[in-house]
Amino acid sequence: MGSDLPDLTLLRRACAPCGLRNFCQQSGLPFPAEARVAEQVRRLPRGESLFRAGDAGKSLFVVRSGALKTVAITADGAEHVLGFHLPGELVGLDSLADGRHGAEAIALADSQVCALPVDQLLDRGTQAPELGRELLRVIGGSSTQCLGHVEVLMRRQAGERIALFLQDLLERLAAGRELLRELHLPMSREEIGHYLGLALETVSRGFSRLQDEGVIRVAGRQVEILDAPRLRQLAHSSGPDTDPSLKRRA
Amino acid sequence: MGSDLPDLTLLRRACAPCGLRNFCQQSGLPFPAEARVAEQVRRLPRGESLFRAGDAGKSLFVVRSGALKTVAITADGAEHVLGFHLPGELVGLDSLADGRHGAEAIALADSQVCALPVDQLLDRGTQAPELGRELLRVIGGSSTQCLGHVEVLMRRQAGERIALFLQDLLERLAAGRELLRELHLPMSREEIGHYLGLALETVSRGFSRLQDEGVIRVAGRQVEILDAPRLRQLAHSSGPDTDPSLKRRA
DNA sequence: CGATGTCTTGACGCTTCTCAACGATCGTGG
DNA sequence: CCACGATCGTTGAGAAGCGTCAAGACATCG
Repeated sequence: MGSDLPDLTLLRRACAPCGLRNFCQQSGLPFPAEARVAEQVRRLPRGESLFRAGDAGKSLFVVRSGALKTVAITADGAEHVLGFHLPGELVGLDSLADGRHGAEAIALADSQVCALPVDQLLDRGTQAPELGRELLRVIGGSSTQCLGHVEVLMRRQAGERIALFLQDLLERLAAGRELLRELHLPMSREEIGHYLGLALETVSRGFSRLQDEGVIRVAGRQVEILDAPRLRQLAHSSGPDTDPSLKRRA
Repeated sequence: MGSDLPDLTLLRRACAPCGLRNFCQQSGLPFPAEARVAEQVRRLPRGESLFRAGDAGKSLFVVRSGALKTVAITADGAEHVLGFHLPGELVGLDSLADGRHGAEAIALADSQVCALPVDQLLDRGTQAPELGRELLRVIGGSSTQCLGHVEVLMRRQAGERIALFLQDLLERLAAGRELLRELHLPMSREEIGHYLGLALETVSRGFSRLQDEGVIRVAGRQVEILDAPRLRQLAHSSGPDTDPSLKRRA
């Protein structure tokens, strides 16, 4: 494998900003320091499935680059988008309960993922208590993310859901650093709608409305943030207070 | 503590049907076989909090009897019910990510919970690999439950959400055994509404409608299941097919 | 017995879903 | 190179569902 060397430098660059780097380092599995890293990395062209519903789930996956969605098909054939997964985030926890995936994971763009075999994680966790704690922390974080989804869905007004969706995306892409002023959405309006529980037309109208109000500038999937504080306000407070004349709760 | 003996027999009865019994046995912590069990059990009168948002979370909790709800207060003062927790189910995973609870857990009825200190769980997990796997399984299951909540919220029609809510409650109360024909809801219409993302009046109307259609008989919080197959159908297929003349998908 | 909390039911208005047409972009093939 | 179709996004009009406001029934508790 003479091509390992370029891969390693590539991976080192890719791991540096990864939110799960410490996790991977401690797990000792797919970090560049180890020679057999390349085996753990999987390339996923746009549209391809990482796993399907019903598949046996022996690994967790870390998104290294690109973006994925997890979808569940309901009995009546409707598609539910359960989550979007950005670089540095975990995919595949839905198989922890019974060893089988309950959803399908599909690449929204050309992506790379690291596979973390659960068995090896557990073995390492038995040897190193810190990894066990880190594992809990990471899994708990993913659970928290699911709760974030619930919070979005509980929002009544479509505009609030969309603002919260955008804000959440920005914060996750920033991963602690400064928020981006511009981003390219890896998913379609329909997929956003299936994630937010809205019709795709409503999503489109919501974006247009945010643009009319001068909060963002939108051209298809390209979104520019014009008024970040306002977006933050729309996302976290509840909607219809257009004026800064709100002052509830003592 | 001379009153330990009656407690132990009580606990043994309570643990027998518990879905987490194997988990607790392997963890070796709050199972009747140990003498100091009583310390791990906490009585919670109706309306009392098990923990509040912001509290440090050092334990997971197993519901032994009664019922809890976990709620989050949003920035605008609205109450979101994140989940209901029935006997044999886990509460408190929301603190795994950062060690602090993101929500408040409140007893809907007089309840008993077992505390499982995370530190001790991890220590035991380090010694016994099976426990580590079991821990992952249980946590994964709770994550799956959150996804179930998402599935409910994605349902457009109020009637579908309510049917799915009832069916889910029945299945969880049954815990693998035969479904009950009658149940007493531990939560109010308003709490159901805050869980389903509906107004309390809509919840009330939904129950009335199910009664008009002969699916259930409802008197306040007392619910009798008259047509279980129909309820199952309403919950899993999408709503408006009143006739059994549906046959989609090849 | 009155007060309070909970549940039910009605009427009305608004948000959003549905159906529909149109424009833009991109990849394909002539 | 351009025409063509397909996919995606936008926008409009109408209808249906749900939230809101309001009133009343019922049970519990002081």
